[in-house]
Amino acid sequence: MADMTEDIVETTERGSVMGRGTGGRQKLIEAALELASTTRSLASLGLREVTRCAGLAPNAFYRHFRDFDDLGLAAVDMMSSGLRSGLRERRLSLVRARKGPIVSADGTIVPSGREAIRATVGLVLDYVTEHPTAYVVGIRELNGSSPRMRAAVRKLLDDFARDMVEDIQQMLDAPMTDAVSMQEIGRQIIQQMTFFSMDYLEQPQRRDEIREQAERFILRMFVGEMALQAMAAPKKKAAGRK
Amino acid sequence: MADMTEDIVETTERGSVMGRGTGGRQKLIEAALELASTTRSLASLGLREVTRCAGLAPNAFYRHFRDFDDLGLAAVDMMSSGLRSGLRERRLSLVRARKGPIVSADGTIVPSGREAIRATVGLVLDYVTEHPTAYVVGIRELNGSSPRMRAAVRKLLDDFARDMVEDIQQMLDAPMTDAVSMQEIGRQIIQQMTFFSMDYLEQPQRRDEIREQAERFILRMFVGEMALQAMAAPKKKAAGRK
DNA sequence: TGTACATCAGTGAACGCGCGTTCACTGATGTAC
DNA sequence: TGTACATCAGTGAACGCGCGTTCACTGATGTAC
Repeated sequence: MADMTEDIVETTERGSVMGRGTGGRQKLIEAALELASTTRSLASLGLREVTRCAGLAPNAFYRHFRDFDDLGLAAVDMMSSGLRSGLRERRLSLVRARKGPIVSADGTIVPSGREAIRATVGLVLDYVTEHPTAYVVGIRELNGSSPRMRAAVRKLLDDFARDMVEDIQQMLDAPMTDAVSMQEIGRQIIQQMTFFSMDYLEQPQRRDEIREQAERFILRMFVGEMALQAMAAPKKKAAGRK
Repeated sequence: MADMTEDIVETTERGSVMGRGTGGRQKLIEAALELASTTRSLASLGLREVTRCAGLAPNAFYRHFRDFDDLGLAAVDMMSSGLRSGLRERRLSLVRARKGPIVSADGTIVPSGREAIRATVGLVLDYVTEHPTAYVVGIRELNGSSPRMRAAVRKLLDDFARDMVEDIQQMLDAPMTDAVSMQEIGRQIIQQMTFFSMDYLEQPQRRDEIREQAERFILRMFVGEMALQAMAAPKKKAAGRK
């Protein structure tokens, strides 16, 4: 499990910090993530437990962090840049590959739109499967004990949503709906994906089914939004008040 | 906060057990829920911490539970019957009050359908606001540390979904879609409601907005499903393979 | 109805242990002159 | 280029404390005869 986080860590290491010391800060974060992912929540970890796992003396902890909240926030920071850029990068190849609507003007699904959704869902689920440690801990802290931690993870999810919406807009010729609604839908999709991806990790034998469920969910959201738009637009004209 | 759980507890107390002792078991569960809701996750609580809060000697814990997992499962059990029957009861008055479709055959929303959704959302959010302790702890354990605990909370959410779907079916003249899809949609709505209700509890100033978002979400799901059904049905006829 | 016994929820005292935190110290790396 | 000093990441030893758990005990309630 430890190796799962390593690549994320590497891309996050700021060169300016490295070179001095042996990277005990990273070791502590890694240790905390590993312990939390396999056993319990970050809040229930012990200082000695983490330093022991990192191969350091207990008091070395204070060289890098004031307390456990501090370490938690640093961990989210680290995950943030790693996960976000990783996902984004993969999605870019998708965006470049296709362009066009997902749901056509008459409300039916464009086949290539269905394909785009399938590819996006696959991309997220694959990414989660490759980085389960960071992911599981993040989700766990989403409703966890520390308010600061919760806020940080929620912001991260919102950033994911923003990224995704931006990419989707680039794939479309014309906007599917107004920007505010699109953002709202994006956030709801990302939130629902937390359930899908936890299921996906925990129940490997049901993966195909979960994948399809996720695809249907997104489709339902998009088609539903289009239908609602279609319903609202003519009404406005008919009952247009001055 | 302690009083928030009391009514749930009372309805759950089995008369056969009461009368002997002073209900130390209930006191321990209440204490654990209260501590967990205001501070941390169940897993991070200490035995002495809980017994102290319950006004008992530390070793009294072992009279009722083998370990902390044991207490957690008992707590979920308790919440389960309380929350479920509470929600169900309120929803029944809704079901009796209205009957008819939510989305009509041509895909537009029936006004009274919109009203039913509004009422249902309000009902859930109000209930959550009245019982935040049990609710917050439950959500926290949803992705928490103990696998047994997670399974129990997930089952509880699934039960909620089943209840809701059953009630919705009763409100409709004709089924909106097949039973399997309906169950899937119900589960997704309940899952999304965990996000909405946590936001609702944490951000009192945004409550109206959150309420409307939840309503829109459900509407989008229903309308989307109807549109998908409409899309699939004629296609089958036109391209009927036989 | 009374008596003897079993069960049950609770207690106080005591145990050894691992915890978080502090202290003064070390040696390596970076920086100023 | 050399030298003096500052900074930084790490260490070992020690502290007092609260933890989970055990033990033998108590008194109230339920049960058999």
